Amino acid sequence: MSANDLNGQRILLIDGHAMAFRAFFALPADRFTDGRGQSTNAVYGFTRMIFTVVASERPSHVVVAFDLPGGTFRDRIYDQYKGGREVTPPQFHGQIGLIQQVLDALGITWLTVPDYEADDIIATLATRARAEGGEALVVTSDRDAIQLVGEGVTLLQPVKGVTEMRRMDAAAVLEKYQVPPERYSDLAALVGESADNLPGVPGVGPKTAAKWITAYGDLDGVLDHAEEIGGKAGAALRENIEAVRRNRLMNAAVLDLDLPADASGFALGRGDREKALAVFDELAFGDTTRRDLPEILLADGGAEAEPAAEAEPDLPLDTGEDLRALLAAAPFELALETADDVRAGALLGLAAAGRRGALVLEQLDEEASAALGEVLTAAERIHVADLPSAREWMQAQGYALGEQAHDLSLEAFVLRPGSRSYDAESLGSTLLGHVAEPRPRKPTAASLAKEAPEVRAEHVERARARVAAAAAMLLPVAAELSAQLGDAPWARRLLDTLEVPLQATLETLHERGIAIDQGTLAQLREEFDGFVAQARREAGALVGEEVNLSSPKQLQVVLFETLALPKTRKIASGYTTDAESLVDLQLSLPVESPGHEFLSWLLRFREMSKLTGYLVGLDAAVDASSRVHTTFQQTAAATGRLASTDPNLQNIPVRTAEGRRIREVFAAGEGFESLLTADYSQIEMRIMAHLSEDEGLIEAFRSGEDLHRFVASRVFDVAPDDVDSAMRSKTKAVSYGLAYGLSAFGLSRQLRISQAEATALRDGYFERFGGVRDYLRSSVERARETGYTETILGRRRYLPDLTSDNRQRRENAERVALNSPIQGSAADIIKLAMLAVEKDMREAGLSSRMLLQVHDELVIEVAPGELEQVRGIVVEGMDGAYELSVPLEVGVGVGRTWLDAAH
DNA sequence: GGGACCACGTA
DNA sequence: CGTACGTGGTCCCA
Repeated sequence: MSANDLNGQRILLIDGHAMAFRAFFALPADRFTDGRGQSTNAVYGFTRMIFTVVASERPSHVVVAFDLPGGTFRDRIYDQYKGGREVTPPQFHGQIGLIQQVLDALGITWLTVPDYEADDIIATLATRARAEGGEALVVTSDRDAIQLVGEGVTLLQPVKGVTEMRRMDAAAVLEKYQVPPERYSDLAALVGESADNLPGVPGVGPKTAAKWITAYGDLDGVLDHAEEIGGKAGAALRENIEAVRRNRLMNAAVLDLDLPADASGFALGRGDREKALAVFDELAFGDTTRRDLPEILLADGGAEAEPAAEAEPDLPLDTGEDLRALLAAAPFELALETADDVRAGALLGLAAAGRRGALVLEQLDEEASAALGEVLTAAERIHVADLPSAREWMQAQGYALGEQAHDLSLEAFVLRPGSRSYDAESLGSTLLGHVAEPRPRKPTAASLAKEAPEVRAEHVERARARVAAAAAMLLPVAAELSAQLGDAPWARRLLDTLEVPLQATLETLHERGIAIDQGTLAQLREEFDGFVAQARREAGALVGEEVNLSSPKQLQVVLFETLALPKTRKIASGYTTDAESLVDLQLSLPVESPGHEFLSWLLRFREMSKLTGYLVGLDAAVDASSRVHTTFQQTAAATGRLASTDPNLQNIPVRTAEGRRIREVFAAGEGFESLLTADYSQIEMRIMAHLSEDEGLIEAFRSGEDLHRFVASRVFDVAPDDVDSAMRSKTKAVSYGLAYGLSAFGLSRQLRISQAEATALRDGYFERFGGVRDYLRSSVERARETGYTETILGRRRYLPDLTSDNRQRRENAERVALNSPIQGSAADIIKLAMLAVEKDMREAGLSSRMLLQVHDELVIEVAPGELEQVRGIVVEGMDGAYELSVPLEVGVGVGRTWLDAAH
């Protein structure tokens, strides 16, 4: 774009403040934050608006105009100008600066002019565009811009949110206001503009004003003939002539600001992709934003992002020949990244010794495939982001990952748990500050089918480049992690003694799976389906109208409008329909009233469809040998706990009798005679006793008395035998509540007692168990000083929010700090137990095997004749896992199914 | 198809 | 205004 005027060009002129405000109110401020407490809703909405308008209007130039703080010449003319506006919401603060950062990264010019408003900048540039034979598109919600509309100037007014615009050309203005655009300011002067605190003539609206202007030509004509205008409106006009003249003076845009004369400074296509993606990252914008970044804005004009400036570009690693060349370079460290591409299928990204590339595994010939096998064997070390899934993936492709394979996510997790993900992209971003290309959208089957071969090939090439780049990035990631571990012996130890060996065990658990009794599953499913259908039918009959009981939104209409029941607790989308509230609501209604009945069936529907969901999920997950193979995620929970996915077997119902029946479906498999479950009794409270060294609590565990009864007898100062069930359950709630950072408010809500009573209960507890109070206090204080909490094995959790100025964030971090050492130490202990049990069973040469872990419970599949030996190993492994100052007690149950194995 | 929200199961 | 998770449904957007 060499031209420095706007002849034949199309310039987009955006009112920065007006649109930022619009975005702010269109999107919820508390749902868009950068993770550090800064709201980004206006920034996000503004960015989306830019993307949408740029993509749909294809301008050649863009300018965003901002107001400056501190007023303009208009305030000197009229000191009430824009008075009476609400104060800027605190969450809006800082967002203009962030928008300007986004604009800088996108290469979009933004302007301010001291003493003038954004409107004036826009008016000047629109006028210039028109004069130079160009076209201006003005984007603003400010009506003052209507006066600019005409030949070559079109207004885009947001109608809904910030991305939906209405085009206002001269005809549209005339149609809407009954005056041409150049007379609009005359009309506005008569009508007034409340947003600017410019009152007009009372009783005169747009209709009357338009009629007068049409009759007398323009505002001067109207004022000249003010005496002739009859009626109340005429009198009002005569009384307000000064205000009208003032309004007209105020709303006239300035058309001749001194702005840069060279329009090439406003041209599009100067954006920096890397910088923009980095800014989006900072703002915690998602993939959608990264993906939708319009190429037209960027300096590289849609070309692939340049590879990082390296002295020597990597050699290729894409063919059998390349693989052979790599072998010659031995010894070498290899990095590996896998992907399933919609077009190419299994893609393997590899990087080593100054080479990088990607293989389409289905296209490898025998020769290349053999070379790959050799490379995998020859590598000294193989760095992978997620070893268990990579190993399984490679296995499915016919390749083995051996002992040299090395998991990077585990290291990153131990060093800093709590990240959302530890995939290659995230590791690169957190450890190297690398900004990844956004992933392309998944194409639909239809678009895939009609894709031209060359287009398809191009997509495959991009996918290969992505996976190769990811693999290449893992090498410096591995180096960085290794360096960090060198400075963190506590993390090294935790990895070597616990997490790395455990990873192998977890892979084994995944392979084993657990047997499903499909007959029982089918039977139960049929039974539960019947209950669901019945509940749906009965509930439907009571309200008459079609209602989806699974839709909280539709339920709100039925409950609070159709049935006009009392409102429940407020939530973002209206009023909650959660079970707790519905039960409360039901208690307030007469038995057998329609509302009461409906709620009964609704709750029944919820309960049974939840249970059915488990059965459906299990059914979908069973393999050909009737087993389900959950995956234990080792880096999912910041406390160090495991998580179970696909399917989640750590949340199988147990609380209600009907729910428990789902456990009948899990059974000892063929060749085994029973399931054995072993769980720690009150492990978290034991850890609390250990960590707090509270003498009373330690005594409670050593006495052998029921814990909650013992504690209650102290708290209520009665003999253990005189502890009633209410005392016991209240004490129990306090005990567990303390480990979660429960407040007196929360306690009172949970126990449905007054806040005063809750406070008294907690105080009484602390009086008898002062060590617990001291421990809880000091552990938070210590975490605030060091920045992290620690478990018994030295596992850290960093909590920067402990020193936040934001009360909500700080108090939340304090609760996390209270809980993490307790929950995390329990996780450490059962992990140690898992290693011991797995090792001891193997060494004893048993066929019995560990299958599941449910936080404080292990599930073992017992082979015929091995029960007593297994029981011994499991109990010994669990209670000997770690020595606390109180004993670890283990309960054991045995049965054909998981239900029968309860104890 | 992706993401947000709601609801709810477990320790 | 009690910690830690994962899943499935609906709804809205693209």
